[in-house]
Amino acid sequence: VLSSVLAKNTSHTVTLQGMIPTELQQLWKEVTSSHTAEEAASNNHSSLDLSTTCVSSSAPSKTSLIINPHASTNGQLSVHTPKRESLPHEEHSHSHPLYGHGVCKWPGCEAVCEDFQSFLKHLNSEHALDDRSTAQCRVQMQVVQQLELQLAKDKERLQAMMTHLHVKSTEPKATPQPLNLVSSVTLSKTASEASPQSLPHTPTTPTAPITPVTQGPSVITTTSMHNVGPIRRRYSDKYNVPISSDIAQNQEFYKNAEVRPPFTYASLIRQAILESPEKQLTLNEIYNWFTRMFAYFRRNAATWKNAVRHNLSLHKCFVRVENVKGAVWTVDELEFQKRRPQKISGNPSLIKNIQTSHTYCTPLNAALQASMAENSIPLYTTASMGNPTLGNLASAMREELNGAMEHTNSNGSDSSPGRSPMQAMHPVHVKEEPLDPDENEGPLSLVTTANHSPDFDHDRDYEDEPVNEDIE
DNA sequence: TCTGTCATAAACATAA
DNA sequence: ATTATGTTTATGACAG
Repeated sequence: VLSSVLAKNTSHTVTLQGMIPTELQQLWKEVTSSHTAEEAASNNHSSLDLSTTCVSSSAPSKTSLIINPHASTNGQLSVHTPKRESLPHEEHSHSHPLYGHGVCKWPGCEAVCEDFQSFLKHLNSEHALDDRSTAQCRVQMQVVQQLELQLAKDKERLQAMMTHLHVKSTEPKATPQPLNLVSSVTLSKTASEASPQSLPHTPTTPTAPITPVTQGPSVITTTSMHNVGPIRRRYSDKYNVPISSDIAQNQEFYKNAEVRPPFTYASLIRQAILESPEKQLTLNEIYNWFTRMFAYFRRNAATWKNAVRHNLSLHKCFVRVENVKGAVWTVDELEFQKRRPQKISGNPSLIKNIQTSHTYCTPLNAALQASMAENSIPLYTTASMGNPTLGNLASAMREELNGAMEHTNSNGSDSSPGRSPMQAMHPVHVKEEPLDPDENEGPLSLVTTANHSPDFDHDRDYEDEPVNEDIE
């Protein structure tokens, strides 16, 4: 089917349903070994677009793949056939979307490949069509879909703003009807119409958007909706991996999404100090770094500032140095490293949970859902993340997924240094914390269509001071 | 169960 | 008197 679609280069949308992974694998092999598909892909620049939106928890046999050869023009996820990429005579033989700077760019992989050939070898061996790759692919699809949804929403918002301000749009594409937006927004609908079985609300089908990924004991429950506070699980220092990479990688995400960074105060303070040119900061500069880098720390100022001071005093690794202008804080790296290392071991709940592919996405979904719930966003209909956040969310999600996979493959004993902390998955611990939906109305709000639930009207003790005072 | 880590809250001191 | 900064203690949650 895939071959014929590609060969004809039609705009057919073909839905493959009821396929179990082995069947998929077989099909994949057939396609990738097909000259027809290969040539079609090469000549017509079409590609396989596997569009699905949900990782089914218990029913991999319900996997649906929507194949749209034209989808690549819509900016949607394109999955190139390995065979095609492996053709040495192709003009693009040495450029591959998944290969660059000598590194495999498969989400969360980053394996070093000396040359293109070794990359191909690596690609075929490490990222063959199996449950893991399939799950990763699904996650990527979800990410792309959410991005598209968010883009559509933001463009709409921009248009509304411009309309409101009576500003003529200088960018024609700012109108909310670009092709890619329409197509992306209606993607699920299209898929649904094309295949009633893939209706998002169908429990056993994987077409639902990003949030309802889990089945059964879903992260989103009536009670958990009230537990959407910060994810307190920390990992950066536990796995002895630098948080700088994560922060850098997800900088825009943290800047805009009021999601608690999964790092300890100590780690964050250290990062702030180390990022400074002279490796020293005043307390106030540390404050500023927190508010600048993390939307989360633009509220509850009294609380977290107290925590920062507390940490500075408590930990020996933070050294106060008297300065001409006052006092600055520095980091004693030795002391910092001295802290009792905590390494991950086989997490029973994790190991138990990752037996089905849907759980590969669960922890990050928790974060995502937390953010969504925090904004009272209907989980199914919209993405709640801020404009630039989902790209970083995507990488976080990928890494989370890969972390889970890593545990699957290594029996949870692997915590190799250098990996992005997100790759080391761990259970998410969500703590109940007063939430105020009104906070979301701030200048950095991520909400476009929030429906504030009275359930979220809790304390407002964090409004004890202007939250944006330090924002640059 | 014990222990260490962490977040949070709060009391208190000191200097500007 | 107020505020910012810094120290210390207490408590509870959590994980190993």
